Amino acid sequence: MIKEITPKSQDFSAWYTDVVRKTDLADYTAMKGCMVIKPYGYALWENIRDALDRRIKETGHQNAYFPLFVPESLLKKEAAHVEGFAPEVAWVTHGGNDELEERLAIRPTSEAIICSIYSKWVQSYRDLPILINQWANVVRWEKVTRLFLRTTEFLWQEGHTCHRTMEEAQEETIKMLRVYQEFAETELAMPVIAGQKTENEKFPGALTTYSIEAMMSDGKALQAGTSHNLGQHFSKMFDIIFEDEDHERKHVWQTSWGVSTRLVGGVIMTHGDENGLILPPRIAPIQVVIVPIFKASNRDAVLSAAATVQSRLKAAGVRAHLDDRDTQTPGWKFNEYEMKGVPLRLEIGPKDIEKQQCVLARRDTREKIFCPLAALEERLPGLLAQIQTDMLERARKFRNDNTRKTSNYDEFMELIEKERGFILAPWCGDTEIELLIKDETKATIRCIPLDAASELIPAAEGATCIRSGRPAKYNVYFARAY
RNA sequence: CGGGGCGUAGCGCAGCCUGGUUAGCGUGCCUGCCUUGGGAGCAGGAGGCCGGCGGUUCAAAUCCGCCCGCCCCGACCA
Repeated sequence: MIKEITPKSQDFSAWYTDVVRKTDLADYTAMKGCMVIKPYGYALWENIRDALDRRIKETGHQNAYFPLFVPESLLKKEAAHVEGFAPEVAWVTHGGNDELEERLAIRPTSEAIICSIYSKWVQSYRDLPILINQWANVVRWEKVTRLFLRTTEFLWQEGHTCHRTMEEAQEETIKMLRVYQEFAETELAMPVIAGQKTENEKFPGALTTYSIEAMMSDGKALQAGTSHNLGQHFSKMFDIIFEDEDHERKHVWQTSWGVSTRLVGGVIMTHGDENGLILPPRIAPIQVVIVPIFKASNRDAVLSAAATVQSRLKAAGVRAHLDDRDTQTPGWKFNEYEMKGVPLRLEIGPKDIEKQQCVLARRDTREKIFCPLAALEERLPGLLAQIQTDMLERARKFRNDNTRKTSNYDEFMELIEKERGFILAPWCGDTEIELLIKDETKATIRCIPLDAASELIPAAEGATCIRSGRPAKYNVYFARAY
């Protein structure tokens, strides 16, 4: 069957949904707003998860697991926090047939439950820092859902740390933001802008929120990860207190940071094309698909050669899949694996075996390359690395080509409407002006970018805000967002 | 929550306006033959509470009412 994908240029949204469903990443379920992540999609998520988990551990964190339920009294302790999340919390009111004395929230995030536990763990400055991460599911009762991008239940990791000083917490916040950035660019081939969120956009209960912002190929922004400096807001409400070396009792300084299955949506929308997915080799469930081409007369010889190639590639550390089905034609398989975004296809038929070679076809460029069979181990890892690099550079070029600067509001409005993309523009720093711009253009401030030292960059002397005309504080990224 | 669209075979759809034999088409699935370097071909076969409930009628996939679900666009939203 020819699985038609709605052309990307015609209807990006329909294209996205078609790609997710037809490539077997995920599907809708009987539970509205919740998706089933199918094996191919879950394998992709596992690769993403493992690549990030490695980095989280390398930076000194340990994994743990905390309860799914949050008693209402705990969730309510931090006022801004509960106010921010109240509209999207799912509540458990009954245990069996009996109504509960206290409602239980299904975690929309775990600050409250984790802080209540940390208060027992922390006594002395010697207990600090606490550097813990958990991989979990959370529930947010969103009114509008999109596969991977915003689902009622989703999978994520959330890091929750406690520190002795404000400086140490800030250092941790930025460290993890930069881990996310390096991870997104290296593993997902997704270039991101690291920056600080405005007061209006920050996490409920945080002192400062930072994020990495990616540009999707329709020019809209996707918040791909966040890192929060929580200050002492939670430690004061949850009594996370330690006795310091100077004998004083002090509240800890905290951070939290997370990325979710939304990243899968980001990968799809960053790299995909008219033919479907294009997966970065480092996270692709299948890096190389081997398609044997045979007739009944030479079937055994070709399949045996193909199997040898597969075991050699596996031994070389390449995730190679051999599709030896004879129920589908080679042409059908070519199209199928292209749609599924497999970075490299390896064709091997009788003519190839005769010449001791095979055909390699790149998914990203559609280029075909002849390769001697003897050179596979030597060539393939490098070729996969090259595809990964090329994908990142291609995405970066797209992002840069669609990032524009202006200080003229009329031009700003026209760019947002006609070109989308990011617009770097001067802003006075007032929330009212931010909201006014959002109201007038649907564009939000994605972030205030950071310099190499992770400091905010002040606007040039004399620069004026694009909307208010008052002196500008920063040049900020505007975009319409998911 | 507002506006729009859609629920008929695993998937995608036609039929409905104008009620009437056994509800059809494509694809997928099963059997066999044949094929395999860009989504092959032939033959046979299985598969339906026509989203649910109620109403009108001699007769409802079709007309009417209510309900449920899903999708899209808004509004809302770390």
